[in-house]
Amino acid sequence: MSDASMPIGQLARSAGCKVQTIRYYEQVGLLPPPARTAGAQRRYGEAHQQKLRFIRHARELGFPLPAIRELLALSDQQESDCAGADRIARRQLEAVNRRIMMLTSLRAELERMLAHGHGNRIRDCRVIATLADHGLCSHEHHEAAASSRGDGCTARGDDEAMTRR
Amino acid sequence: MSDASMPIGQLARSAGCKVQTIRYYEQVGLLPPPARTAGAQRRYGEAHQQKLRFIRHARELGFPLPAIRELLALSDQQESDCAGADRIARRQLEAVNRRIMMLTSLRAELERMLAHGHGNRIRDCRVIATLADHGLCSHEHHEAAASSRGDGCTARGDDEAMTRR
DNA sequence: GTTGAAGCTCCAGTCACTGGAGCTTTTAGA
DNA sequence: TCTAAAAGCTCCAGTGACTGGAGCTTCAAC
Repeated sequence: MSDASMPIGQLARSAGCKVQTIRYYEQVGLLPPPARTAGAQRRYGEAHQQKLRFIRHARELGFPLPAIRELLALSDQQESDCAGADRIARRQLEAVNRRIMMLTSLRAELERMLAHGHGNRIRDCRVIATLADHGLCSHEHHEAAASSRGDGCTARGDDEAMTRR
Repeated sequence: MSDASMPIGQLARSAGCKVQTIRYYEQVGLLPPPARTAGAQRRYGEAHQQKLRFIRHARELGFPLPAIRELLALSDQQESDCAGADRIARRQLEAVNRRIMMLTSLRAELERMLAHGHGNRIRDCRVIATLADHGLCSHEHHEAAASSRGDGCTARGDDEAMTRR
């Protein structure tokens, strides 16, 4: 399974990500370039596997790549101070909290929009009316959903909600 | 203020967005091309202002542009059925709910990471250890933060959390 | 030796904007 | 009427974190 020379596909499966993602991490300097076979194929060992798992876990927690870069650098300096890592995690926690608050108020308004009985013609549709007139929604949710930052922001399709008509 | 020929900057201020954003909406067909002066500058009227406000409000609620396109088309057909708009809003509500659940479990793990007392050397740091070993976090939050889809995904900087080191 | 899976590089696309270069038009004041 | 600053214009490139494809080569099992 994990002797010292795993091909990229196997590493990808073991980390639960795509082959291209690994090559991308190498390209942007998150993963060090691995050894290559005579035919120039990548071969990975334990160290790479651990590093990749670290990265993927951090991504699942919403850390952006620059933060992960910092965390990786810190984890390589076993003797240095822990405060940096704490600070990064704390910032991320704040970002997550902000995001939850925004989404919660968005949910409230979406629910209000949907809760109102409606005629079955567009002209009486509460959803359309609410969107057209900000005054109809109870209050501010300005600058809400559109500002992510500090959470992952990919356009993958684990669920197909929206986008396709 | 809003006679029949507002320049783009004024429209942008009135909608709380950037000039470029308006031109972008026109480019992708969300806003119809406005009248132009002899010198080819855009001039907007009431109808544009309303449509732009509709778009911005929907964006704040996290609707992606393709969904907004649909909603705009619906709102132009005053006599047609309301079910479409309801369905779109309901999908968006589901997406928001999924997102909240994910973020809530992420928050829990970040809090656990931070709550543990830690030595002040990296080698004893709980944050780093947790990231390195998925087994240390109580359980699954797979496919969590990284999958947005259905909420806005911009990289604007209303807050500077993360990204800068 | 053959074949099919998996690998390679390079490039373009995603989403919803944002920023800049290098120009022209408008508008207010002198 | 002239001037200067502000605002407009078009076109293009960049953001984050991947993802997908074309067109090729290498590997591993039979």
